[in-house]
Amino acid sequence: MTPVRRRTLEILLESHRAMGAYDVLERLSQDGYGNQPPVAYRALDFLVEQGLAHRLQRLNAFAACLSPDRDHAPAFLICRSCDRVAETDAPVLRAAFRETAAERGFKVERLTVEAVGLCPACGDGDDTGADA
Amino acid sequence: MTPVRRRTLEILLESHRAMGAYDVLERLSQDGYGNQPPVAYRALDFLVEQGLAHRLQRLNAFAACLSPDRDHAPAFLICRSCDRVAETDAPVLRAAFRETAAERGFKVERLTVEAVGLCPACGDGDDTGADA
DNA sequence: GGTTGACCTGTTACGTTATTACCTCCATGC
DNA sequence: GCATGGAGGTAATAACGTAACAGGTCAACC
Ligand SMILES: [Zn+2]
Ligand SMILES: [Zn+2]
Ligand SMILES: [Zn+2]
Ligand SMILES: [Zn+2]
Repeated sequence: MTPVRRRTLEILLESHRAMGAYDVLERLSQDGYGNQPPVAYRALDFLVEQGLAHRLQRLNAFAACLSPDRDHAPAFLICRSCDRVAETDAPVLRAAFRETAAERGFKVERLTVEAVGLCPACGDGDDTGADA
Repeated sequence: MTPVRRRTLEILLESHRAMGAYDVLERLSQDGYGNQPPVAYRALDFLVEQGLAHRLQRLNAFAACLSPDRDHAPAFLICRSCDRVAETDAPVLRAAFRETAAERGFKVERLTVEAVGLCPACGDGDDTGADA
């Protein structure tokens, strides 16, 4: 864990939401680090490899892992209204899927499970979202 | 269903694999249709909305649906070696996930399930893949 | 001490993917 | 005729991502 990487993780943690690589990069450069894309992508890729952050395919974005300590099988709930992302663990689901795939001869190495919908705050009778 | 949209679907069907929007666009323009990105993206978005095609988030690509007739809950098996994509139905998985999400107050509207790994052809003792 | 090699960071330049904005055409309904 | 709205064409640009190279640090090894 180096300064850039640590700072990158802090940025993700502070934001409490998914951030694009370029958003992270802007913060990093404000803090005196490099201002070119590879700086952010390298740090983010490292964090993802280490299980300290996750990549959200549907958003082209990254978010800090909420339980980096334990080995887990994350699934994501992405609110289309307020853009907030909830990380949840779905080990049973993943095991089941892995098995289904195995029946077809497919070896699953990485599994992406991402749901888009409405979070509790945004789904309770209003569609506008709580952007805060 | 209009000419561009129909042709777009044909292109996806003919290729038997996932295609990037720009690949589709190139074929469309060869056939005398527009050669600017929105032409392809609009047609592809339409097909996805209608359930005639799917979008593969991990590949930034699109593929024709293999069973567009029935309402289904697709999951994808993406081979990292030969890039082939298999579409499979996972209704149980999705129902279970929907329920898990509901417990947390989240309303799932769209669910992405994509696995990356090795297909039967590429996993049987070799890692090189059958690119054909 | 000097050299080597691994690893990290910075930068240039570029490639790929996706969207915004604006315009034309044409079918529909009045 | 004339609005209306969907569809497609085009230009321009935004957003996302990577390859390739240059320098710097540090520990290992001779
Ligand atoms: Zn996590
Ligand atoms: Zn919300
Ligand atoms: Zn399908
Ligand atoms: Zn394969």
